[in-house]
Amino acid sequence: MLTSPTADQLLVWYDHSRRLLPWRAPPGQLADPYRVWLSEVMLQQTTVAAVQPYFRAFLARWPKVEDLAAAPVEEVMQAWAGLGYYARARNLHLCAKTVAEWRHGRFPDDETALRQLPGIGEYTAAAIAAIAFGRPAVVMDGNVERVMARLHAVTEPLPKAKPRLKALAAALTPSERPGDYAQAVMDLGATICTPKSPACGICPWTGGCAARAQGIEASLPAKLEKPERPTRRGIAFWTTAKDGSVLLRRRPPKGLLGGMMEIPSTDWRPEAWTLSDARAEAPITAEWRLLPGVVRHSFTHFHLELQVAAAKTGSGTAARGVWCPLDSLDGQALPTLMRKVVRHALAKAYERGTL
DNA sequence: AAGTCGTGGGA
DNA sequence: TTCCCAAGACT
Repeated sequence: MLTSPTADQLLVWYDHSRRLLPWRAPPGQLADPYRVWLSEVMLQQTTVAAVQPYFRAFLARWPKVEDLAAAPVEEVMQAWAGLGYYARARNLHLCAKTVAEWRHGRFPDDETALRQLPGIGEYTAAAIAAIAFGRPAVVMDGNVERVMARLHAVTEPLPKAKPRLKALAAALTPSERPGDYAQAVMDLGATICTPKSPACGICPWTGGCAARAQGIEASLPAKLEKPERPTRRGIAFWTTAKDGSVLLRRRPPKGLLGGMMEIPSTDWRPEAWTLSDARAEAPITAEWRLLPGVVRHSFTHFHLELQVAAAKTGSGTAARGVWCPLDSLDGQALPTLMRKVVRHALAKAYERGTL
């Protein structure tokens, strides 16, 4: 016998199983909009575990939105390094400046106005409106999509099913405690109604779950299959000067790893490179030696295999890029891929005694 | 309106 | 090893 799920059932569960997270307010209170916004942007396509240390670091360094707005964008990019999706960092800073300059540091309290700010899309606008301002906004993220698809046994694949799922979510969203409800559904999806092997035995909505009744919960939500990821290849140029500095370069502001620093490299293409092919793309003329091994890294839509060519040059040699002392690499806005290249180069070059 | 955009952890 | 995917936004 299938019962009808209610928001109250979920809120009762949330009140005693609620996770303590640094951006959450005590029960019954509204959270600080700045913290909600900062956490929600960081949480876009990113796990709670990965976000926590970054959230704490940002909040300690920039306690208010005006502080973040006053920071140089380069410092924000550096602080974001490692978290991924770097357009978020640039938009975060832009949004902070907008709110500080045009709104006296106050975030808008409705979805429509929030949606106008850079880096705030449909989901984030609803989340801030509900969690920070107590508005009954319909919050639709991957968790809610999954929970609704199962609760109502929606077998139509995503993303086509999204409008239906949103209508179903809207019908359940309460006018009381909408912020707690939004976080409750997401917590349910993150801890019980998980993508694989959901824990239906302890789910507050198990009695009203149509997919559970049919035994198809694990197969929902259906998704269109993704194209396989191709592999691209390149050669990175590890250039050290006699004074112990390394040649870096800033990537273009848009696109992959936009605005971040990099070890200069060839184009990334499907075909393998030979060192003689690659020389024409080197940032400087030098005696390149190919280091053994390869750096592997996977992005959302392709795999990358980078070999590393190393060379030593005289200091002050003309080159495109910036020379960075080895001991200050940590302070650079180097994404994880480039830190892998650095680690590889240091290990291999040290083994060969060529550093 | 599909494609683009990172990373790390778990199965 | 390989794949999936996590509180999506932007173009």
